Formats: sequence, C-alpha cells, structure tokens
Amino acid sequence: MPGSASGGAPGDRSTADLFSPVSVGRISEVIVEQMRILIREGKLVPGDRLPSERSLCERFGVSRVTVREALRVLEASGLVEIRVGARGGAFVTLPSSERVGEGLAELLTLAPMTASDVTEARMVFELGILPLVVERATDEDIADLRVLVEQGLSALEAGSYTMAMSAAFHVRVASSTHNPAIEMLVQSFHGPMLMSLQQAQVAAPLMGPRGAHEHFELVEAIEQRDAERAHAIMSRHLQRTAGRLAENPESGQANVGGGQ
Amino acid sequence: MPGSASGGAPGDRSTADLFSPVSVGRISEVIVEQMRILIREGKLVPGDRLPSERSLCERFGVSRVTVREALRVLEASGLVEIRVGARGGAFVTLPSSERVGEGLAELLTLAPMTASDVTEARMVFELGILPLVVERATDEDIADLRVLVEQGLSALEAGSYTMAMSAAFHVRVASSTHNPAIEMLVQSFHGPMLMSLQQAQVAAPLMGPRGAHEHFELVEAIEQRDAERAHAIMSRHLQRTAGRLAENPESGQANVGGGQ
DNA sequence: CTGAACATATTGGTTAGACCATTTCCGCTA
DNA sequence: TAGCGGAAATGGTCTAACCAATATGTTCAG
Repeated sequence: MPGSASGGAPGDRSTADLFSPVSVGRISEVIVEQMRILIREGKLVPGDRLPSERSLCERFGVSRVTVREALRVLEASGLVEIRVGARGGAFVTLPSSERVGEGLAELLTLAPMTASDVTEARMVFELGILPLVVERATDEDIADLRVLVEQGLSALEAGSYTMAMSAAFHVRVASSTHNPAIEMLVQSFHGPMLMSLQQAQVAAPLMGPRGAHEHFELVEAIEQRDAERAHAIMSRHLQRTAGRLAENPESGQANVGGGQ
Repeated sequence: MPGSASGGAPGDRSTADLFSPVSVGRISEVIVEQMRILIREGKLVPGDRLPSERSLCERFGVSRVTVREALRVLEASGLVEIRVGARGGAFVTLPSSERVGEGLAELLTLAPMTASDVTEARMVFELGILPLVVERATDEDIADLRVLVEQGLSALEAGSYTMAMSAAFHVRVASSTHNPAIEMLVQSFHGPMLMSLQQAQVAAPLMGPRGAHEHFELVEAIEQRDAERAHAIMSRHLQRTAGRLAENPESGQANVGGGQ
C-alpha cells in the first residue's frame, strides 16, 4: 500500500486524532536512531550481524529502499560494515579512532583552520602529556620507542624517512600515558597532518637529522624520568616542525586543504 | 533499462571487453567521492545548492535511488544539508566542529574509555591552553566570560544550574585562545561529557557554589594576565570535578556509556 | 489597488516489484 | 576423494508511480 506511511496512516475511522502529533521527519532516520541505541546499550555488540535487508523491511514495516538508506547512514557513521553475498549483510563494528580521525581530517581540510592552529594545539597537548608519560611509561613502552627511533634513523640515512614514521613515534609516545582518550586524540591529529602535508608535497624535507636525534634524546629523558628535560626537548622539536610549516606558504598560511 | 548498470553497460555488441576491468564497488560511493572532491577543491562552496535529485540522475546516468544513497552519505558526513519542498534540495554546508564532536562523542561512549580517562585528557588540554588564553583574551572575551559566570551564579541560586552551562563556560574560555582547532577540541570533549553525565543522572550535584566561585576567580585571573593563578584555580576546579566523577560508580568506573 | 485564498509546479520521501552480481554451501559427478 | 556446478541467500540497482512539503503565481473579493 504505497503512501500510507508518513502522513500518519489516518486509517479509516476513529483513530485519526490519536496519531496526529507524530509525523516524525524521515523514517530512515528513526531506524538509524533505533539501531544506534541498540548499539549504545550493548544489545548489539561488534561482530553481530544485523538481519538481512529484506528481514528488516518486514520488521520495521517499511520498504527496502528505506532500510537501505538507514544502513548507508550507519555505515557512513562507522557503526556497521556491509558485506555482500550469501552470509553477507550488515555487521556491527566498533568505530575506531581512525574513523573519528577521518572526520577530524575532513574538518581540518575544510574548516577555516590553518596548519599553524593545528600545530599549536598539538604543542599544547603533546607537551601537556609528557609528565604523564614520564611517570607511567613501562619498559615495554620505552623499548617500542627505541625501535621506532632506530627505524627512523636508518630511514633517514636511506633518504626514505616519511611523515608517517614521525606520526607513529608521536602516537606511541602518547599511548605511553596508558590513557586511550589521549592516544586517540594524538592519533586524530596526526592523520590530518599527514594528509595535508602529503597533499602539499612537502613531506620530504620535514625531518632532518636534528629531528631524528631529538626523538632519540626524548626517549632517553623518558627513561630517566626526567620530565623537565623531556619537556625541553619536545618543545624544541615541535617548535622546529612548526617553523618548517610556517616557511611553506602552501600549508602554513592558507587553509590546510586546498581551500575554496 | 534495468540491470544495464553495474556490469559496465555492455551495450549491444563489440564494446563489451573494453569496459571489463572496471566494475568498481558501489556506484553511490563513486558519486560521493566526486562530490567530496568538488567540495574540497572549492568548486562547491558552502551555501551552494546541488542540482535536484532528478537532475543528478540524468547527469550521472543512474537511478534516483542511487543518487539518494549518495546524498544520504554526504548528509551523514555533514557535507550537505537537505531541505524538502520547492527550491529545496541538497545544500553544501561546512562541517562544523559540532559534527566532529558528535563523532567523537559516539566514539567515547562506545570505546573502552572511562570518564576518568576523558577527564584526565581534559585537564591536560584545558590547563595547557591557559597561558594562551591569558596572553590573548580580548576585552570582549572577558566580558562574555563575566556574563556566563553571572548566569551561572543566578542559576545556582535558583537551583537550575546545568552541566550545559559549565560546558559553555569552558568552551568560551577555550575560544579565547582565538585558535579554532583548540576551540573545537574542547567543544568535542564537553559534548560526550555532557551526554554521559546526563545519562547517569548525576547532573544535578556536579557544580556547587565553590565551583561557580572558581569560575569567577578564573575570569579575574585571566583579566589580570596572571597565568600562574589561573593555572592554580583551573587545576583545583578540574580536580574537584574529577573527584565528583570518581565518587560516582555509574560514570566513574565503568565505560562512559551504558556499556554492554 | 490590496490582500488573502486557491491552484500549480518543484522537489524530497516512500513504496512495490523486478532483475543482476557476488558469495556461500551443498550435492553430484568423475 | 576431489573438484565442479548449480541452488540459495544477500546486497546493488533500476523503473514507475504516488505522497508530502514548500514556494510561487493567479485569481477573486473587498
């Protein structure tokens, strides 16, 4: 029965008034919200498979198109992943920090926000967490950091040092706070940084021998639980990175992205 | 002609082979990507109106369903806003920090992350930006903050102080850095905080007279460009908030969200 | 001439039914 | 036993139509 839906299904007789106030906007949006709640409440956990589109149609009493639109939104939000074929369907996924990072990246490339702004925020955050890192870093953390530093040094010699390696180091430092919120934030910041820099084609000269050596020194300071020294090193390190950004008109002055 | 699409439009005769290698995943995804690029490159700026669904069908050579799925994704990504009715359609919007904040909020309520984690991250960040605030706050910033403080005080007397008011204050402090990246981050953090606290029904006792007075003192310190004092006040303030969170088993120990 | 009621065109929202492409699985054949 | 081939399940897409909301033009009463 096409068309009986959004008007509130006035039925035939007396019930007309009872339903009048509702008439909520989009049906697919209602479905999305319902799913979101189920996921948030743990009724649906990552890995679970939602019923097939055709089943959902029946359960919700809507057409397949509407169900599909809801699934598209959920997919775009990173809440489900969709696989085709038999035994396919919509599977609940945990939205990773990557997902959020993507959103942040998009915002950064589109919003009126300069690379300097981002760098400044980074400095505040990455300097701020250093005391926590110095206090909490485990032997394993430090070992990992050493490995990353060494990889960086050899890559530097080979001329193959990438921005991604620097990002990995800084993220690993952040994760040494053993605070997932902090780790996620640093990760989110490095993603867009990476993207915009690669777009601007300035990835190559971003890290010199000095930078690599500072990474090394930083790890030492952390190992020795020397918060002050760590702070000084990181500060110098980030400041120089910021300087390189500022030098480059493509990424320093204008928006991070290509921009309007 | 139903079904001529995803196979690569084999036409009738000889061209079949030429198109074989493509067959990219989802058509709507291609459209989304194309739109995204147009927006990123500035070919489409906020406020622009996309052609109507029916026009897009013709231009892309696909059905309306497909176009609509693409629009749903773009909408969920916060890139367009859709209005119905004549002169309606899809309008390009700048993804606001709210948009990203929502994503962050979702992540926070879903990820294995405690309220304490979030609070700690908040402390790092909000304490870290204070020097910037003290250095850069304009008269207007300070006037705004005063207003917020007064509103808070009267609300407190009336017993109607909400978490939202506290959030507004902290966000306004952050925006006094005149760095959009920082403002966005603080905003993103307060959203989920708000949500989880309201869920846990502990909104009421979260702010006492002491807290309100600390807001007042903080504004004074900022006005006097007294970074040290501002730091001390904010530190105490956040610490007590953290304490209140920890007291409450509902929101302090378990995940921020209701959780599995 | 002015203003309000009505008609119309534009546009998104939804439905039904169909067909195709991909993937899994089960049974059949060599 | 090993491999192959055909259901069956499932997402992806298409068509044609109608409904609901909105803006604009048009007409008629005052």
